[in-house]
Amino acid sequence: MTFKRTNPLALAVLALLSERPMHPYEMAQTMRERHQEEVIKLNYGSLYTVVESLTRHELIAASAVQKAGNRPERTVYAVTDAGTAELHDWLRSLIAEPAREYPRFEAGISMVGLLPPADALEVVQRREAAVAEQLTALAVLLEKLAGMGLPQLAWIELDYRMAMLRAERAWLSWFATATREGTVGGYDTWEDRHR
Amino acid sequence: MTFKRTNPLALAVLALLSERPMHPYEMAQTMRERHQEEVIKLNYGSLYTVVESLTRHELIAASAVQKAGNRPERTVYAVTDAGTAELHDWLRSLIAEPAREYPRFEAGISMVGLLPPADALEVVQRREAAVAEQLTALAVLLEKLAGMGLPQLAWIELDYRMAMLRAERAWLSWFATATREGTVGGYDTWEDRHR
DNA sequence: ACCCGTATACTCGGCGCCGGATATACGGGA
DNA sequence: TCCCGTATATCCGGCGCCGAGTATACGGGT
Repeated sequence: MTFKRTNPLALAVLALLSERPMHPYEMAQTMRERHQEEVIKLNYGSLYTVVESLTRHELIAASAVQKAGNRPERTVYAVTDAGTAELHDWLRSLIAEPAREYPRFEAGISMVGLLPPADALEVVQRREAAVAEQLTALAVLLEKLAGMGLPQLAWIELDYRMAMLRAERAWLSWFATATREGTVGGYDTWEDRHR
Repeated sequence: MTFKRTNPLALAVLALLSERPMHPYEMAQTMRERHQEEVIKLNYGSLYTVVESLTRHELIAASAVQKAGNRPERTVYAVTDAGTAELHDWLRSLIAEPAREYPRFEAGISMVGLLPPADALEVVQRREAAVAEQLTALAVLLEKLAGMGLPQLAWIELDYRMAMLRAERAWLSWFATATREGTVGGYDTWEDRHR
């Protein structure tokens, strides 16, 4: 069986190990420090599952079993050549090929007609506020990172997210207005349904 | 245990059953016909799991077991009052509260520095083309739906997706240019790393 | 009358993911 | 010296999800 590129955590593991050999717990620490866990979901249970899967597929390999003091043994892993190839190929396809991801909000907004217009307006406005908050938080963070002298390339994913959040805020703002003023197509039947 | 709002397919089931009682296979058919499966991932295996889970939590209930001809028995389900409440509450929170969803592309682009700039440019441009294609396909679909006399509210999620895709295309276009011209912050060290 | 492709309706085994549990070591305060 | 909170490092049981499999019925062609 060929390796299935499901859990992006495996991508992070390959990337970390291509810097230097590490044991799983250290990978988690490093991801935390670098705020990578904001981009890739980190979960200790999954981490060990993923490491085992990568080992089975010979994309990484246990390189040593250390025993410092009387601590639990730690298995240090290193990336293999096949692993490096997998990392680069996976990365290319992640970037080049958009994937259907079924965002929750799309599911929600597609059924917004089930809520009375007044309720819909309220929840949409709540989201708008939440998104605006995320945007200011992101702006502050970017300011800080740039101030620390980190190059843009080091936080390019935040730049992307910022662009997406701005677009979402704009759309939400439009939809809220259209709902408030009753100009969204189909408003009349929508209102009629909820009396 | 209280019901866990994990699989959005459960949301679709509640929504469908709040129209009229159905058996699982019919839910799937209906979702297909309405192109709901483009917004909510549909999988037969998951469908039956989800229906069973909803039943356990008494959000839906088996209302009849039909037997037409010698076909396999079909269990028809109906939504309960608790189910209707759950549907509306879930819907509100889906819309009002943005959720971290870890999009694959963010993971990919965050590691773009691992690829040589030339390769990065190539894959980003491939994505740009793919996104552009999706946009034209969506535009055609919207035209068609509007032509059929469907109100905007019936395809509001496509409107949203269109806005998001446009923003993504714009960002990709910017990033491609910045990479091509070497104006993205940190470009020099990026290039140096790959010789 | 027979065949077979498609539609109908559900079932099941496996696997990946999750989150809480486990076990030891270290360090600082009373 | 004792205690306990935190850090280190991994393990494991359960459950939800997936997709391929199963079994019957219908209907059109020859």
